[in-house]
Amino acid sequence: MSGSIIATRREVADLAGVSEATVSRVLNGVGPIKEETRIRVLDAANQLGYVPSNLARSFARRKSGNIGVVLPYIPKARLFSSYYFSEILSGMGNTVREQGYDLLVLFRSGEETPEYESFFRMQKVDALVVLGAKDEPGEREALRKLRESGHPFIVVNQHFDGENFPEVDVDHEEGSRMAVEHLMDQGYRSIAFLNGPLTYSNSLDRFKGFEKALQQRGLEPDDRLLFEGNFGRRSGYAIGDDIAKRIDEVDAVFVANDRMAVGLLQRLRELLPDQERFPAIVGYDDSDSADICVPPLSSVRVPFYEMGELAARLMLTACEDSSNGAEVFKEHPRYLLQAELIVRDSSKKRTGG
Amino acid sequence: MSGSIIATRREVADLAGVSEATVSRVLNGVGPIKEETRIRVLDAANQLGYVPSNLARSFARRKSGNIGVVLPYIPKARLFSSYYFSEILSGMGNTVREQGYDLLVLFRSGEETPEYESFFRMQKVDALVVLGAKDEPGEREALRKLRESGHPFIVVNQHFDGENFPEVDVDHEEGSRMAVEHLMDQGYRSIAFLNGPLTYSNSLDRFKGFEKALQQRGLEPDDRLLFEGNFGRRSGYAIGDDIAKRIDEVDAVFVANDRMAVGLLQRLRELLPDQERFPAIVGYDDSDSADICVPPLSSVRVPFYEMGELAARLMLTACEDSSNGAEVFKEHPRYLLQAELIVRDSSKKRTGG
DNA sequence: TTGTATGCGTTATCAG
DNA sequence: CTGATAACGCATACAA
Repeated sequence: MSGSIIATRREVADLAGVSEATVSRVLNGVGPIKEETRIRVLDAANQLGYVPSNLARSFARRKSGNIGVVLPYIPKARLFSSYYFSEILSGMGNTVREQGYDLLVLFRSGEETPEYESFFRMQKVDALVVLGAKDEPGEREALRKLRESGHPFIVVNQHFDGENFPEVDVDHEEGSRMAVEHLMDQGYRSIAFLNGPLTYSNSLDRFKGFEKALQQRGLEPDDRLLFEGNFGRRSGYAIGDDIAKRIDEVDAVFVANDRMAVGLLQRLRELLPDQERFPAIVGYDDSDSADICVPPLSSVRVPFYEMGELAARLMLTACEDSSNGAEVFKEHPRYLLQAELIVRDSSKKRTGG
Repeated sequence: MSGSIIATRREVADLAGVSEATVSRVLNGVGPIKEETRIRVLDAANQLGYVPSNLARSFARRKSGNIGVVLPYIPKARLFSSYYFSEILSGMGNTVREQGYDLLVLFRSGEETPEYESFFRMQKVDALVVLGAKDEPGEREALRKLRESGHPFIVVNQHFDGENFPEVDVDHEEGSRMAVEHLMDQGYRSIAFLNGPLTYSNSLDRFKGFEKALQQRGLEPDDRLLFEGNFGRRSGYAIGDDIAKRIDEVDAVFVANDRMAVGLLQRLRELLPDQERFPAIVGYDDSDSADICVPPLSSVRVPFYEMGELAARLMLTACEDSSNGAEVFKEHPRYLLQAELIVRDSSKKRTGG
């Protein structure tokens, strides 16, 4: 009945026989309130179907109540690893909702050089989570400015060396080391590495892990077995040609993400029907495709969902500290989560002599 | 230099030698303004690095500037078809950004019965896009209330029979019909159907298309060849057992989404190493996994990205019509996009005699 | 414990 | 074309 008519706070106050300020206090649970009036106000509000305007509240408090999420610009939407973002967004969404915050998603446009502070100036967000950033001059500069502005923000899954930005990252070096060590445990020695673009710190981390694993056994990376793709399946497919050429020197391949690994696998299967020569493969991300493909792909699982949770939680606490949000990060600017190796058939020891 | 200090509109006005009202006019491009003062104001604003508060503006205009996106509650994040949401979100995001709007993502909580109107009452959003809705009493009720409230909203990829909700949907009946017709063109006659839960209108549509294709050739669905999964890969895998049992009666299987198709494929490969018996398969969604799996999976491509674009565009125009936003939908409540069949090896005619 | 009064940063109305 | 000025709906310091 009364649900559809819009109720004002004035009406609630009148019906409850109190002032608007008291209504406000009750609804926000601040200040000491006599239980009786509290109930009276609540009743009135309920009866009138009163819903406070979040917008007005935000305005008065000068807090948007939003956590911003910056997503990278993706010309062809299909290109990006949707798994990655879905998981992180889910983690963030579930976390912020518990605290009454919302997620405002901000798609980068392709052209413009990144600029983050205005999201705060416009008061669209109280904190910012930056996803899919690359190590490029414009990005570093934008993030530096953002940090100087003192607003709470965090970079996810990307490390900017020497900047000390607040970051939630994964120990990709260790993840990679484990992967390669596993390959060596299986008896493989000539291990090729198909990496991603070096604008992602991930890629460098993975290389370090790769190198470390080799060195632990007294080996060194062989430049001729190092390849670089762009994380897309097609690039893995294309590099399959190169690897096939050197197949005599290659025991196994460690690939920086599953999508490239899948492409590589496809191409190698076309080129090397001879099972005996087929190299072992370990991918990265443990995405859905890992156990879809044939043979099932060993892969390094990355806790994307948990990264989202953590990033969100950090930003929330930064928002609560009404003081300087950035304070929180002064001590522990970098949070590191652990990856985990999932072993499947693609990297098992060859049975034949 | 001056970038970091927060500039107020007052200062801009002073520097430009005009009133605050004029600053506002210039920045909003409203009313007639002498070109000279316009430039003077713009200069001043630029020089001071003044950024108007979107929050205050929204408050004054009583428009949040946000398009809300309701996402379904997913207990285990990994379960949901991330491809689906990523594409739709990308489509929406790119569209709304062009108009200066933002996307506010609203994760459903598992418990609560859905309630949408309060997002408007709280003035968090100006329009709402509902994703992943199921045909359940609570959902219908919530959407009915929302419509009665007169706020602009749209349901994506789900049809509520008899309600006339504004919807952006795909012609899944035709998509399915094409898929099954294709199978028959290839010479298959005993076609099993692995469908999804019937709480999704999609599933019903697909069944209709399945039935229609058969009837065009004078056939009728065989109840014993109808199966239902939950869209997850595991359910496809499990139903592989059932289908293998009746493999003598099954030529081909039409599967309601790729993930189940992939699961089915895996299980059948385990159970039926005998290539001769292996049924043809057509999946649905044309997700990445379709051409990863072995054999590459024929599938019905669904224009998710375009659905997001369209839904967003509709909501934007509804928001612009400052009158009653819902007016827009009075005439064309349902928008239907077309699916497309992508043929790959999994459904090709058997070469053997 | 509660009421009063003021401010939040814009937009928009109404004179001039 | 431009300048005052009143909302906008709520939070909060200050009074009572």
